[in-house]
Amino acid sequence: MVNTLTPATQDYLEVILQLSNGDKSVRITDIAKSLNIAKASATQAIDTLIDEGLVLKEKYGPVTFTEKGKREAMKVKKTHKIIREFLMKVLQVEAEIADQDACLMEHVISPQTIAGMVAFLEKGNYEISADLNLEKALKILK
Amino acid sequence: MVNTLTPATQDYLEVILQLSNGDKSVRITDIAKSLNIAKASATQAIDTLIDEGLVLKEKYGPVTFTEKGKREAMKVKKTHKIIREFLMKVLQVEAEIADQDACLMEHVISPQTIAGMVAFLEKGNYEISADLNLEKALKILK
DNA sequence: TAAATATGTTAGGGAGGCCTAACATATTTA
DNA sequence: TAAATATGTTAGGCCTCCCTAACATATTTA
Repeated sequence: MVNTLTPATQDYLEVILQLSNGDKSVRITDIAKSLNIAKASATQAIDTLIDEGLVLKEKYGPVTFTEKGKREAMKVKKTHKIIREFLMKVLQVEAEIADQDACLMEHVISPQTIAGMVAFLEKGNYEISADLNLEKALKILK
Repeated sequence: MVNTLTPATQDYLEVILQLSNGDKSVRITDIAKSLNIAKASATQAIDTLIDEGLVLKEKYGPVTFTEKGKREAMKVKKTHKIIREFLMKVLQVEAEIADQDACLMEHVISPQTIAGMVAFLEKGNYEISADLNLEKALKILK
């Protein structure tokens, strides 16, 4: 039993981490707003996070992390950050799109690929990236 | 109405394209095997591909592409290939994992990021990639 | 050609993840 | 403090994508 977190679960953890901003208490309403879903859906999802021992919450109360939950959330966040940075610095993808892509890629990408990104970023060698011809490349996909 | 293909639909198209290998006729059984799903699921999925005008099929007959279907399938394939190549050549990810990642990433990645990969690959400058320290990078994720 | 096997379909179901509507509880404010 | 508003929950439903079991059709082969 590996208890792999679903993409949705990871998104919830990420948003809760962001909203908690250190250790603020996080409300269902805000989670729902951040994820652009109905409050009822957030309530339901949080119930499963509770079942999985990732967060704590009393009826009508705020959501807080368990140790495990916080650990997982930070892992997701780190992965997101690496991808985002890689896309921006190496592939010259603009911030907003890099962020969106990271949001989706973070759920499916292997540790090896992430490691590749990390290693690449550590080189800090972006001369090649400086003059990527994205316009031209975009046309190839038509 | 953009009629965006779902990840599952794209996977079906990709597998059908691969199995058709030019223009061989493709059987439900083979599609199911390739995707590791039940035949019944394949049948059902193919029905929706038919509804979307992507493939043709008669009862108990083989699956063939429509023009639209073939076009879409080749688009997916091209995207897959670009990602796979990028992961292998630039990030030094091994073939099998690169392929798996490509399979998942191809459904979520933006045209901009793909363009970045294409542009990067066109530079053909892999010196930096030659000595990426993946071992070390892997540890960062713990 | 009849039986065995391979292939395809139908029916019914389940889990995940979302929705709306209605209701319950808390908090704010007049 | 009573009413208004904000917040949270419950119930029921929908869609996607998968499953198994049972059945239908085709194809092979003895």
